[in-house]
This record gives sequence, C-alpha cells and structure tokens, in this order.
Amino acid sequence: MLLDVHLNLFESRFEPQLRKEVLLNGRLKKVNAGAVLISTNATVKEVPILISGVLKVLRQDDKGHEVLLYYLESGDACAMSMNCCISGQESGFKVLAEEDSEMIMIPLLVMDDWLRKFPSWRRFVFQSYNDRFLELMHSIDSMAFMKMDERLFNYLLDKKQSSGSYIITKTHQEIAEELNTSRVVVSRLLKQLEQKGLVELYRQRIEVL
DNA sequence: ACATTAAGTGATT
DNA sequence: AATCACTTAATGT
Repeated sequence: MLLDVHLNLFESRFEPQLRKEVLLNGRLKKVNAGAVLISTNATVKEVPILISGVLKVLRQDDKGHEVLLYYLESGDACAMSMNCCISGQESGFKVLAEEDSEMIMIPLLVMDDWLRKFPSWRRFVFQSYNDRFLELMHSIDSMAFMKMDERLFNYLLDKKQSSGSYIITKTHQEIAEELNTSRVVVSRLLKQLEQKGLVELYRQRIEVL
C-alpha cells in the first residue's frame, strides 16, 4: 500500500513493530484544500497524523467567530483530537485543510493498546501534546499581550516559515478572519508595514521581504 | 463596457 | 481597534 511509503517519514521515530501496526490499522486519507476534517460539534473517533500539506486548527465560539489556534504540518499529530478521543467530549474546535493534504487516520480503539505496548508511541503522543501546548501558549501570548500590528507581522513571518515562500496568497479579508479582526485594520497595518519596507502588497498577494 | 470583488481612506466612536 | 460609508483599482464576463 501507499501507506508504506509515507510511513518512512516516521522511520526514525517509530519502532518497527509499531510501524507494522500503523500499516495494519491506519488508513490513508487525502483531502483537498478547504476540506473540513473535524467540525465543531463532532465527536472524534480517529486521530489524524499529517503526512503532507497543512491543516488549520480553529476554535469557534457560539456565534460563528473563529480564532486560529495553530497549524499542523507534516509529522504532526492533532493533540486536540487525541484529547477529544480520550475524553469522549465534543470537539469544540474545527480542523480544515489549508492546502491539499495527506494523513494517516488512526482509530481510537488501538491507541490505548499502543500506549501500553510501544514506548515510541508514548513518546510520540507526549511530544505531540507538548508541541501543541507550546504553540497554544504562543497563540495566547499573541492574543493577550500583543498589539494587532505585532500579531500581523508575526502571522506573516509564521506563514513565510511554514510555506517556505516569501509570497502569501491571501486576501486581507481572510487574514482578518484568522486574526479575528476587521479587514480595514489589516489593510491599514499592512500599508504601514509596506511603508516601513517590510512587505510589498499586491492583489490577493503579499510578499515578505 | 459593465459588474464584481479586493483594497485604500477619512471620519466617527 | 472597530465600524461605516465611500472611493479606487484590479479582474472577470
């Protein structure tokens, strides 16, 4: 199966037997950009491990407002999903594909078993929790203590880093939604950044210098 | 040429 | 920093 090839990504991290089990129990899932993987009130019975692409994890409040929590990249597992699986609670968050993405879906049933049997799985799970936790702290810092202009610039740098490209193809509107602010504010702050010579602005495109 | 959508701007809260 | 109301610019048909 194709899963085989993708698993090589974890060669260094997973012990051989664990990889065998992943092969046996996991299923490969491909989604297109924009696809919703987990909607806010779903209960989760599979945990995704990302192979390629980028997933976006958002928190949603009662009336539709969304906050970006963090991005998942290749090799990341969704700690939120694990949490949700274990507690059996409603997700309370939304996951969607930022780009075309591939992932391995691990059924909830085997996870318990693996935790007992495989030290490398234990390490992987804890590491995932830890990584996500740190990113969350980052997001909280940014929301609580940073002004919009800092948040925006930070967002742009993050984007640049994770996509490996200086070009960000998003509208001001879309950025505003992710940062939970208005388009007008984003436009104005971007203008300021442009005047400082940090970015160049085009239609639906921003270049970070 | 016209309609639509993205971005820029001044004024107000 | 948000919202409104409006303008200007780029793009699609």
